[in-house]
Amino acid sequence: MINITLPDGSVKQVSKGSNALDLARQISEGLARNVLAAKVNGKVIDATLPLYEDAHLTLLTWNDPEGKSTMWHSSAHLMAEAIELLYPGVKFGIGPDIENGFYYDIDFCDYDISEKDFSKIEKKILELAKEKQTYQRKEVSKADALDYFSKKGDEYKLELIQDLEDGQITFYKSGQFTDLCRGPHIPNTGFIKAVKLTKVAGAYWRGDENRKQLTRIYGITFPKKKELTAYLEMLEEAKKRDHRVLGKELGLFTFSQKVGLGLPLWLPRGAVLREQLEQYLKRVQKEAGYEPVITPHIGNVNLYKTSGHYQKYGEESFKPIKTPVEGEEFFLKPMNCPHHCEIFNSSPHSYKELPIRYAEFGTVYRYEQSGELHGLTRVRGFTQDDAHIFCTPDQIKSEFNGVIDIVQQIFTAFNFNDVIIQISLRDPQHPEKYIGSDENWEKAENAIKEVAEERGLNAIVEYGEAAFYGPKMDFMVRDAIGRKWQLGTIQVDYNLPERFDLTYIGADNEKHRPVMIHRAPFGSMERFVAVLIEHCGGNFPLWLSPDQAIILPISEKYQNYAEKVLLLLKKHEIRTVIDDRSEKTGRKIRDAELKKIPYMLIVGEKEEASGSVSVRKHGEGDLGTFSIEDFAQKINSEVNKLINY
RNA sequence: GCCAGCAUAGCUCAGUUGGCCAGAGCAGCUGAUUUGUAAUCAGCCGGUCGGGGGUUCGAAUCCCUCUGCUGGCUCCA
Repeated sequence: MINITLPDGSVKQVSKGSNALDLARQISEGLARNVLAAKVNGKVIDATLPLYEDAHLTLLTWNDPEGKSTMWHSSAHLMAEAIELLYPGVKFGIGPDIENGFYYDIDFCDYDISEKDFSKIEKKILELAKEKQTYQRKEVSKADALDYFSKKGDEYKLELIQDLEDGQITFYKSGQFTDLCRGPHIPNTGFIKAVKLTKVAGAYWRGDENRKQLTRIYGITFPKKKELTAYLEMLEEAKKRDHRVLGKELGLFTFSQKVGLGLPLWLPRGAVLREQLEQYLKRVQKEAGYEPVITPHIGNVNLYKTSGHYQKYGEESFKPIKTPVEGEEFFLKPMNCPHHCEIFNSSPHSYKELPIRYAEFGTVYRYEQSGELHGLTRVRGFTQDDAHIFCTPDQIKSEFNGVIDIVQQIFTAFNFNDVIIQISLRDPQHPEKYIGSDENWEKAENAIKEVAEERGLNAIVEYGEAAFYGPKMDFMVRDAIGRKWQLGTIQVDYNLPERFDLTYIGADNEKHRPVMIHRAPFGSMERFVAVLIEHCGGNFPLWLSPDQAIILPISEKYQNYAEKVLLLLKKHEIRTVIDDRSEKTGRKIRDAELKKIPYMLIVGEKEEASGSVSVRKHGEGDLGTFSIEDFAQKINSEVNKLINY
């Protein structure tokens, strides 16, 4: 007998050679029916793999992330089996599970594949799933593995096997499909009750654009049909919230072929929204000791030679523009830091002045490949809520703290309650990849780690993800329907101060090198607005809404009164409009609801007589009658509460 | 840039296998209506069917090409 310790600390005894499934049956048949895999001593394995020693064991079901991954990975195999049956002779690359489902990269040789073929493949998958095929694990020697796939004529698998160590190679066979695979897998295909192939895309073999492009088919599976339905509903919801759709509907921004790819045009209502964001951040930054600076949209090529960006990115940038007479070259600025360095350099600095914080809503231009452009989240011209902090190495920690304060304040203000923080540090194996002294790196990395710890931030630490010039902290948020977005970033930089020969005079009367911190809490205005639109589904918080209130006169007779109300509300800086069309009230309300205007003010005979407005809140309904003054107070206090001064 | 799909009025979409002056709803304009918490009625305007080339007696429809959009891949200061 062996002792198996479960997560709750209880110990079960099972006979040697039993597997996780046997153990589950000991607990309950119902549990056993749901076990997808098992985690043994921290490693996920097949639930059917025999156990020979005492171990800590967790049974994994659909409710565990690892259970889902296992199921999806097994689904990739099942899809491959279905495809092989339907299209004999195709060759397989890799087929992993991903965050939402799985994919398989397949060389379809002479077959043409498009989304039209999905339903056929889905049908086949479900058919095979019903057979409850088991996934049989088999250890094979490298020679046998090579032999199998050379007979099959699958050069991709052969290439993968070449890189593997003999003795560590396993095959999994389900139904008629055998695949090179390290596992683990679900007990049998019967768990897969619903499948949806989601997209087809080209993907280079091993991500290398010089190699053959395979066809990647994405899919997702579920243990219950109902879950697939819910997933499809979520996708529908995401579609409705798509910032490109809402941006058009709400008149926020547009694109023009004539202006150019990836160059957003902000419409008046979008500009109001963006201006609110900028004003808000400017106020927060002013309080935090930032000084605004303004720099031009272009910079001499020498600026980027000094910064090093020319060498690194010159080829992938918009080509430089030239002065007509001298032939001097200028780049559209791809970032603001070099300009800010020169501002710092424009006068000598004492240690007493540090930290110096230059902030600018700087518009930058980057050449993105045409296929990469996407709404406002991926553009060629965008405005960063940029700032650069010049400080001493000892000040890094407190500056980091200050920036995190701002970031958190912002996330709270916008109701992003689920924030994921990633700290990116050096790869300890390859110190040569980074510039700057070990001592400085350690100081900065420790500062970041300490700050995270002291603040109790739930941060993921990733080694080897740092930029070559310094460690960084990135902020991701989860939106209202669970999608992850990368927003703000804080980066420590030892490189640019060196390249621009930035100095300050220390207390010892000697020159010292300052450290630079790049930071952008929103990331870019474009991206942030896009994420915000999708997060709130276009129902902006009152303080950001382009129109905060709309006055709906019952008929033309109350037009004068409506204008009087408008004037009063404008005096209170409430963004208000009037719907003076000759329409019925129901129609005006409907249109205002569709435009997602937070407050509708209905005015007719009663209201005019008593100097009041009848208030209807977007999405909620009638709130009753308020005097104009009371309504203005209500709005303003609501706005103040939302921005949380 | 690469793979796949798509492109019909400002927007959302019809337009069977190529065949009369290319349709609808919404929006817009004009008029009537003067309206009380999610769509008042009528009329009008609006399109070289993304651009170019080809096949055909005849092309929105078939072929080629370019442009743009969508979903991926690759890259991202």
